Amino acid sequence: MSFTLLTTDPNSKARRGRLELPHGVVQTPMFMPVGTQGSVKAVAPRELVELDAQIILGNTYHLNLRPGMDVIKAFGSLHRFSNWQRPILTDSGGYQVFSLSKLRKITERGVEFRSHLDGSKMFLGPEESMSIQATLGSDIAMLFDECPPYPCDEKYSQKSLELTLRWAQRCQDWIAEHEPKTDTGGRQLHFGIVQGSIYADQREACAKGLVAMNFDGYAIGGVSVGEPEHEMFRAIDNAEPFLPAEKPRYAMGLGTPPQIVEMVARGVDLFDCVIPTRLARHGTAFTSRGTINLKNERFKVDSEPIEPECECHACQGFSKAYIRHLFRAGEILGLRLICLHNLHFYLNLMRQIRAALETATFSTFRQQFLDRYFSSTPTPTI
RNA sequence: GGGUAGAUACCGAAGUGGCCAACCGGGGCAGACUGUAAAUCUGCUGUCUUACGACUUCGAAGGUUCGAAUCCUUCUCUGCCCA
Repeated sequence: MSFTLLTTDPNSKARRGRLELPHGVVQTPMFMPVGTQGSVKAVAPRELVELDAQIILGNTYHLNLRPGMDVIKAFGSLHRFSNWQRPILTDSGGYQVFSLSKLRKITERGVEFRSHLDGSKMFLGPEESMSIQATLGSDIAMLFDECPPYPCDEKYSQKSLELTLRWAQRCQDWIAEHEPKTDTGGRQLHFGIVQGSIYADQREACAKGLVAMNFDGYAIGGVSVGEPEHEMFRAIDNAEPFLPAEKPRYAMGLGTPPQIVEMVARGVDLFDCVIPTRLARHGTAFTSRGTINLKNERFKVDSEPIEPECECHACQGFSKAYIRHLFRAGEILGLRLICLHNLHFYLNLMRQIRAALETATFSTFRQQFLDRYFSSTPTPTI
């Protein structure tokens, strides 16, 4: 199991790599569809394979709540339970510290959650999170962190990052003792998460602290929590120089297509984001010229597919007008078609990025992609 | 023909003298969404106006009243019951 840097871009920090995991190889830069509850919402594993999704996410907090680890243990792994044979990355529950902030209490030992389902108590600390992720048998487990909100004052961010570092050490101790394996017998990889909000010195300190513990990869967290885009890029810029080149870097929860292109240029290898699937379920499709809301009246009799040159299933004969009709009628096929389209858009974007890196044309691609995406009507809102 | 219940905005449906341009659903229109409490949420939805505000509305026409969707009279239409 290893990460191989294949090529680097001469004009940016972009990297083309290859990540070998117990359940298969991930070509980087790569986008990872989010399957929080053991399912990429509305999309079947076979469809994900057809889209060439090489790795998907699962979530510690949500899967521990339901179905629960007794069920996963009965099946042996999340892979076997969900009928997904390719790699899985599990998030530690750290993001729920942010997103469910009204339902939890943080202490040195960990985080006490009140279940969003029935109000019952659930405790998640570094050891619990690592243990659950070991049970899930993910290829990559994320360390348990505190994801602070935006804005976050300097003092709180500093305290938070120190807690995240102490938790990282406890995660590592747990890993050293238990040596978690996946259902293939391969070693589970572990990624540390750099916090530090918008503070450059804190990002540096956190990155250095984690690198000293020598994890398999490093993520930049505490982004996509409501901060303006320039702060998001700054967070990457502030952390990236202190991450080892020979390990994969992962920008957590990001981003829009232009943001992904920009972050690849800043040296990031892995991405995940709910945007393509969530927006799809809400009627918004990605195109090379920005997003369009298929529920809009202007598509009432539009006989064209979402994107004529697109090769996804939804663009083979389904008109925008028909998909609009499906949404208005509450037919789930509409949302499924856009899910397939949006995931194809994202994964195809990553393919194009990788191809550009292989042919040393990334900077041209970057410029052309952004120009086109922001070029015309409709104005992209995201 | 007799009796009875009703007629409110695109639809359904509250309101039964001033707090009503009129609750609430649905529909319609638009927006938001970034390690998913999200097939969700928010706003608008008589006309004019960016707004303040002005104007015209509650089957029709008259009337009572300082004031009417709300009370009275007549008419029109609809449901139900009886002949």
